[in-house]
Amino acid sequence: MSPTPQQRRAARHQLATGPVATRRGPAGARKKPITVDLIVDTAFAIVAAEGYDALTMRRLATTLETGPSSLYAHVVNKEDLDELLIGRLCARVALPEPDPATWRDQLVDVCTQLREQYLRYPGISQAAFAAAPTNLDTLRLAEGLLGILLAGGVPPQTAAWAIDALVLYVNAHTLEVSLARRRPARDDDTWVVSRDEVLRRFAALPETYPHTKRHADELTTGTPEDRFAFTVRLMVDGLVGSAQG
Amino acid sequence: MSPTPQQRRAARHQLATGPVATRRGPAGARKKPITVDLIVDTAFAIVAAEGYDALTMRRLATTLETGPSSLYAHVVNKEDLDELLIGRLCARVALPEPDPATWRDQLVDVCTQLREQYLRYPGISQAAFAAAPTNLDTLRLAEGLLGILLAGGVPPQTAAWAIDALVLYVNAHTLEVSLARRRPARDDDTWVVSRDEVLRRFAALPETYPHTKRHADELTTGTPEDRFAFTVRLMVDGLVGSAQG
DNA sequence: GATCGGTGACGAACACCGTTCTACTCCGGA
DNA sequence: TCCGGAGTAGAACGGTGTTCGTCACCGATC
Repeated sequence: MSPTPQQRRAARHQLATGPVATRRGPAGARKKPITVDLIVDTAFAIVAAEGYDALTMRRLATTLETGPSSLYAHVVNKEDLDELLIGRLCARVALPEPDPATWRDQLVDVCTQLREQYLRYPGISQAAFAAAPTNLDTLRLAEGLLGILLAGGVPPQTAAWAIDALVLYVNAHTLEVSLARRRPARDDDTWVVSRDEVLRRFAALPETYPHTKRHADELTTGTPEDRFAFTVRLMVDGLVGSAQG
Repeated sequence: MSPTPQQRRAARHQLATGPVATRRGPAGARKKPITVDLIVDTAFAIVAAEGYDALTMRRLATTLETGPSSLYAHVVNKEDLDELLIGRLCARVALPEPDPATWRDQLVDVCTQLREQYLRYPGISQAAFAAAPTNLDTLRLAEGLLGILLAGGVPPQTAAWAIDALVLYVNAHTLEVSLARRRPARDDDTWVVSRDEVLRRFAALPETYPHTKRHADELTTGTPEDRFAFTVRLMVDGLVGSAQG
């Protein structure tokens, strides 16, 4: 059983897939035949170690000791690979049984898990922005969030749009954090390397920036985790007014 | 007076720039010498017409009737160009005089303006994710938002993190909208082209997606503007509890 | 006006990218 | 055993950002 990459992708979006062929073809000369799972696992390893930018078809193929064109027997294209990665990653998020008493904490928990997955693979969240809304793996996550929100008494329309907002924010936050962490690798001294340096530059701002100068401390304090927790809480707090429990 | 691109970039981040050289060099054979403003204006035109992905150094150079290497006399690299574009774009946002009575509407207004700028140049917001936090043009925007939040009685620490959240959300939202709008240009039928198609697929989901199936209508309704307004309001509502007025 | 050195313009080339096309080998079914 | 389909792999296509070297032009200085 070996569906083509196009068929696999169609199945993920509940489209007709056509007949599935039996495996045939060379792999005898290879110690390990290339499979889509092997490609995905290898891709994750590269991203985890070197960031999403390091993930190229050539890099992937080299790591697998083959040529880049061999990958196209298993994935439609790079974008398809992105979708596989994001889907796999979303599948790792454990969805709690919705509880009306703790729905807010449950929301925070799911978002935090997703954040952790994205940060484990630096930069990968940029692939999530292009994801189509009908992939079964990512829909599972949305389904879980929807269940939690409904259990909390949030009206369906509000819940639907809140999912959109939360997921987008997690994407954006993790992308920014990943890009900022990548920055110190550059030897260019233009960029910021420390909070002290930012404070120095804020202090040197002209008088047209009075608030920034006065509150430089607050503007520069807080870890990425602090900011993430703040924002998710902010959104959840904003939902409380519309919840009926 | 002609600072090098490296010097211009340093100035934007309040770093030492060194001596500025007098303009010298050929332009006699060209009807119009290349300047950084010309590069930026040309880049905006390309992005506005064809999206951010169409903006390559080669495309830009061809449009300017030169070779790509000529651009590097005026911009440090592509990333520098990104920064110039984002800075220019942020500079177009009109910042209101903070008003304690209408601070919430003012917040929504600034975010909406920024959204509009980003959507005018489809996909450009992805360049904003990599922006360093010390660019003077983008700091002006943060300064304006900070003024509004403080006028509304939001504590400085909350205000600082709220700016982070709002700006990130605007980036993410506009990027997603831009990518989704780009999708119909593809002739691949795997992707969604209409709400009806999404509804069809939601209806076809297995029983493990009960909430999604039941609330398919709410999940698929709402324009990008609706969703944007909802989320900004959600965050602003979340801030009300911490505001003292 | 002549000279000089710095700057801007530009082509060639580098090192990379995603993907397609073609040829070949291997596999499983008949 | 034969055949056709599937998988592997190299060559090549069309593209990317950037550097390097060369040349022409410009402005400051003498």
